Amino acid sequence: VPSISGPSPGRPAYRDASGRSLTDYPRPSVAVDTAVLTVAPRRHPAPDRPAHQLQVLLVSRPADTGQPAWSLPGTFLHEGERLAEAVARSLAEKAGINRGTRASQLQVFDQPDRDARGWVLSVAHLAALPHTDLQATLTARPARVRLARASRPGSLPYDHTAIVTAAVSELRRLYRRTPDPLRLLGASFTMSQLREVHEAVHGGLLQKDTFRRAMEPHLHTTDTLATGSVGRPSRVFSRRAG
Amino acid sequence: VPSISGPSPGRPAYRDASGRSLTDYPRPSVAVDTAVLTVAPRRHPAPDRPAHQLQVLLVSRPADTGQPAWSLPGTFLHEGERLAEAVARSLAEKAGINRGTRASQLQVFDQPDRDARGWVLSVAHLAALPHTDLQATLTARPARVRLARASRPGSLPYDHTAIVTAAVSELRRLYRRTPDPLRLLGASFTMSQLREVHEAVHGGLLQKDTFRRAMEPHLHTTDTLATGSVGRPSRVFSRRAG
DNA sequence: CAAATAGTGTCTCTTAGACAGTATTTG
DNA sequence: CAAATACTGTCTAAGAGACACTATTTG
Repeated sequence: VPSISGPSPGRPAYRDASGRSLTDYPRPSVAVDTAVLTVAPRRHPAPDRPAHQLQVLLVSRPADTGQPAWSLPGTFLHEGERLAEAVARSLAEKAGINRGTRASQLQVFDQPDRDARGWVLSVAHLAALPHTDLQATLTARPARVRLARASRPGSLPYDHTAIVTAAVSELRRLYRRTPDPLRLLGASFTMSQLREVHEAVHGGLLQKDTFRRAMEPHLHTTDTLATGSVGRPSRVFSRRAG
Repeated sequence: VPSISGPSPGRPAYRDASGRSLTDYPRPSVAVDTAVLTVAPRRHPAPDRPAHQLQVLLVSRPADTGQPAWSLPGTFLHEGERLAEAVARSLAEKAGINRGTRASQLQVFDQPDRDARGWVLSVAHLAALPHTDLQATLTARPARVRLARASRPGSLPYDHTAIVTAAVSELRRLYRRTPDPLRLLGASFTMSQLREVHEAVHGGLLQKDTFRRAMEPHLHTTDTLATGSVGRPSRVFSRRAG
């Protein structure tokens, strides 16, 4: 029984049906591009609109590319690197985000001519971060990092607009029945804070009582009451089994 | 304004933050692997189990790879090729399936050591085919193509078992509310035929009347009645807007 | 007619959605 | 106390699920 536990350079190269070995094929560059979504307060609040809004993180591009000036943070996959690692590296390099952010895969974009520089596949990712976690970055590098409305991110290069659209759809799917699964809020929160986040994700107002009854079974009720605001103090909830 | 409409060899190579150009990076091979699912009659029918069963198409592998003898059909992505084209090509080459089968992306498998031959990313896909469409292939190349239970496909190389599991989950999600979205049945069918397919996908029996009431609004009712069987003849339905 | 399959009437239980009430704080 | 916010009782409509009944064929 031949045992193969890793790359074995001395072994004859595997050949496929057309007689070509693995290394004979031209290979694409593989990139990761990440839509980092966050929830930020609206500039002009209205009573019939959610008080918060979904926003997406953009980074500035080199001036000579002939492309729009802002794009999603991305990078090329390095040898031996996992996609999730490349996402974390791109967020650290391009936007100074160093906390362990979990990104989930959305979809591979594979149009051969999507990048004028050559044959590049892009694996689109979704990540979510609390607005407070982005404040340091936004003030430290205002010319290199900014936020845009996720619903109208403006002109973006490649297929980045489609990536943002896919990210928002996936986020809405994830938030439909589960309380803040991507942890846009901290460990504990009031029902109003949770509803504000879900309203921003949903893009519309949600019924107060219906929302509470849908979410309460999935939350741990603490004995703590919130303080410092007008009105009856709200109860503080935390995540189940977390 | 510089205009860039395609690869421009004369243009200086784009350089990233670390000063490396696109071509300086080692690039992975990119493969596609497809779980082709079908619905086949059970060998040993029982009254408390669905009469049909989800099965997955396997192809035989070269003997010298030190891997299990059967795997999902896959291939390497060729230069300038779309992922969907590579899937169609792999199904034609490995299993003789030449009809236009739509495959949907599942996820990218990116463990650097997943393939002993080198650095290979695999984009997993899901396709579905009527059992009748596979009959010709199965009889023409019995030693190179076979079907296995999707719930227990046996020993498969790489992460192909995980791909089958992901494919079944996605199929169940797609079939939850929509009548036969991947067209495992022909253009028209009776409610019983539709329910049998959905029971096979679901992996359990479904309530007759509840199922009908869930599906009927999404179907076009024809005037035709099925014939040739015992009992009251069943009405024939067809897909909406198709 | 018996057996087999197709299709429907109707009941119950659950849930979404909404309104309007009560409870508890600030100033 | 007025205003503001948190929370709950309860009604209604829609839907899931299940049972049992009717309908129409073959042999």
